Amino acid sequence: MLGGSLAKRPPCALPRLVPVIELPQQAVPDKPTLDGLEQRWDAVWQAEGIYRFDRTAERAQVFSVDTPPPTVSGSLHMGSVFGYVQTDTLARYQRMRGKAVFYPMGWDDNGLPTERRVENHYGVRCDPSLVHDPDFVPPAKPDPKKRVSCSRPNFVELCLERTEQDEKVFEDLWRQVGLSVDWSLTYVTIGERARRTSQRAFLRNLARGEAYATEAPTLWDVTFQTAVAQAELEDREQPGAYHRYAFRSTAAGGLPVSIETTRPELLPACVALVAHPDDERYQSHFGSTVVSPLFDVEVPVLAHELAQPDKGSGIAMVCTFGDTTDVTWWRALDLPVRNVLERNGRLRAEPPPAIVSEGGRAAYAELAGKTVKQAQARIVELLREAGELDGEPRPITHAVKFFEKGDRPLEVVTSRQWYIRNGGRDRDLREVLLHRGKDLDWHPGWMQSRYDSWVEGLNGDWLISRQRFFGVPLPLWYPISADGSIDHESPIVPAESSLPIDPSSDVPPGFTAEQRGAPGGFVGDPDVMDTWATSSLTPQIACGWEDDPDLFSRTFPMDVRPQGPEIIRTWLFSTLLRSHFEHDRLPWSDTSINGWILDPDRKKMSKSKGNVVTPADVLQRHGSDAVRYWAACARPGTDTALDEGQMKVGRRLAVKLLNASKFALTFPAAAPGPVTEPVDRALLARLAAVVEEASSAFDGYDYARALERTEAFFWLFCDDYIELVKTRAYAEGADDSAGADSARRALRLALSVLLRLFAPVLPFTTEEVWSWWQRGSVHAQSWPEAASLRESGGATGDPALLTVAGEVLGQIRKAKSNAKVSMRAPVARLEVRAERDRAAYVRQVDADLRGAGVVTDLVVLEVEGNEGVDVTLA
RNA sequence: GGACCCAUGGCUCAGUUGGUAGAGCAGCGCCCUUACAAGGCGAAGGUCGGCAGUUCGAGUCUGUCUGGGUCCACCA
Repeated sequence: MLGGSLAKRPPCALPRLVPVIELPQQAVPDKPTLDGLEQRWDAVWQAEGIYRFDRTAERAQVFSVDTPPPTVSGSLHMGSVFGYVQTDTLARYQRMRGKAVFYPMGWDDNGLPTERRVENHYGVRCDPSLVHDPDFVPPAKPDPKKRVSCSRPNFVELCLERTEQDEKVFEDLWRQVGLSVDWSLTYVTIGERARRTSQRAFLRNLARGEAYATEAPTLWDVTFQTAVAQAELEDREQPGAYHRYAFRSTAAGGLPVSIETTRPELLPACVALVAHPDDERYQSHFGSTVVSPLFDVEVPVLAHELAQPDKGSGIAMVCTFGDTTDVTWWRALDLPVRNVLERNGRLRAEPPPAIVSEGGRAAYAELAGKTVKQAQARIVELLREAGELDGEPRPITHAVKFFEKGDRPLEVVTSRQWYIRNGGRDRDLREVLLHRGKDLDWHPGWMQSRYDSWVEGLNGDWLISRQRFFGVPLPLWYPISADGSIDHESPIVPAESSLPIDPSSDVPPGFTAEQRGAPGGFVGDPDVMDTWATSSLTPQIACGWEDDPDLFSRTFPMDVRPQGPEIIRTWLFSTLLRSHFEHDRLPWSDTSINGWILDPDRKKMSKSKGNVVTPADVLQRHGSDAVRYWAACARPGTDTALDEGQMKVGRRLAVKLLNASKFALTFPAAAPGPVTEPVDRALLARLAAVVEEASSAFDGYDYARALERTEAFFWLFCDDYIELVKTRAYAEGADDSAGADSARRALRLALSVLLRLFAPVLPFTTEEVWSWWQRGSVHAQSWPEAASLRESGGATGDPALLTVAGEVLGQIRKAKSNAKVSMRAPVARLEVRAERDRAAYVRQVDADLRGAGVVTDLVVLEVEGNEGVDVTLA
């Protein structure tokens, strides 16, 4: 079995050597600015390869990210930026922890969205019956009403051309946002490697019996004319109506049976009536037959516990096929097939053979060729004219299944399709997959319930074949018998070494091209695979499964799958399934699920409302770090409002970081030595605690908490600490150079730590400041350690000292504010009253407080029962 | 029908083993202070959706109800 690297992981991993990279160093600017940082530092990072994956790192030293490949159709939206930034903060943290971060980007350019986009953009339509035209050029002016037909190879060429342009735009945006992706690892889901991986995995599924083909009723989109999978469904509330009419009993003296249906047009496809076995109203009918109105077809009345007595008249008309319940009954009760629907959504020309009466055939002729909607209108008229309609149709609203990308209700048609087993028909497999889900570490944990309910609700295997053009072809051919019939039971498979193949142009081993379509020859499978059949293999594609065993052993199974909650049922589940089959293990140890972006009025963002804010606009207005700040403030998995106010806060933070850093660096660096002043040591002690909190938050994938703690400390650092020590740090009085040195050492040490703590969220600002006074990239530095910080601080300070000093400072400000004087207004005498412990603290900070408050004399009075500090200015 | 998340000052949100609520934004007042005026400082503002429990004590645990959001199932 492949991928045993984790089990063989050495018990104690050696620290990874991080190369020292020289970056351009610059002086502290007079007027620091955020403008232009994105372009400047992105260029440097790319040139220096700051985020390049170290291929020599052992698995234990690697942190590998199964980045979601964004669908390359149109533009990225704020929701993408939101989730990707959150993941990037985690990647940056791990990199600073010394991990070799494997962080590729993929583009999902495979599938329907691209097809649709290309059709619209170029004004073309794919016609698979055409041969490749090497000179084909799309119309200069696309006409949406008159699309030009082109061959499948030509169409695919256009798809590739279009997506290449889109991918460039996407990469530029991601780089502007500062994703620390290794762009040399980029893959595309329609690329050769992805197709090879996808086809190889499918062939192995086939060989092991995990993939199979069968002719069965499937959900069918009549617009796209393709089968769709359970995972691609969504319910939509639609207006409908109950139509009531009766079937005549064939028993002597038997009573008619009234049914109510929303699909009267399927009456000619009726194969049975079904009621609940306990329903007393129909006891006498069970086992008997009835005859349909208009069509005179005799159908049985049967019992099944799925029938609901309280719905309609309590007895259902089973047709082939009105919905998935019909399919269930049809299977369970072994009913015949009477198809009336074509794949294009119209009723077929010929009536089902069961309709034999002259009247029945005449009635059907009225419906033939009509769309479902037209047929329904006509049959209601026919029923009414025949006096069969019992009352008028009763309007209702009910949920109807749609393909999530479609705009007409799904129909059920019988067709031959490929499936991959997923536990939908196999209780044991389902249990195994549920256990796999439990072994995965979910962030946040409650997201696992979505996975569980999906797996528990599976009602069929995974339908992977699609009757489309732009996708990974099923790598199969079928033999053609001497009589010209296709033998679907004995597919011809290619050798793995020949992958990827396109069966519509490649020839199977042992055949010649001339034999295509001929008796005794072969025919290629015309279908492509569902886009998820390829996307479910992103770990294998990105990590180089079979193609690059060395890389694979260093990166797989991956560490984390970040993704949105809406694709747990598709992407997460199917990836887990494929890995289970192929590697008998989880594809990653952890998954982090991000939340939704909501409008300011708390509705999910949607394009149709016209309130979409584009990432480019927002980044332009606020700057990348500000937008990242907004994304990183949102708790993992929590839905968040799109709040530009929060971005302004982020921008203010970044500007403050520039200014505070600039100020701290105006003091010359002191010679190496201890931090001696109590308030300086108190600051470092506090900072050490912040480092511990931020580290454990990041370890638990909680970037938001790490940021919150760091930010809170930073404002205290600016508002209280810097204010307190700046007078001393200036060292205007030469008599206290030791105090100045202590402050200068603490300032630089704290700044160094703060920049590293902020680096995952504010990569541009921190890099800018780092370049003013340090060598290399801040993003290649090691994450701060609380222990070494405490050692550097010379001793463990007392954090309470800083709290008390801050309180006094606050009281001084309050008094000055109340007196409506400037904060720089001099104070001749300051009286501080506090109980003994606090008074002792105040005395230790006496000089700093006088400096910060511009106070000449500070008098400390010990008083009893004072919970805080009181000050009086004179 | 089953499940999950959310409900804290006007707005956006913190509140990690239960001990009588915090921040930012907006509004208000002050300060053009030698890091920062697209800034700084300060004051004010909520009893934590309702009800009932557990507890000496609950925003923080239990039950229930209400109102949002979401997932799954059903959909004759």
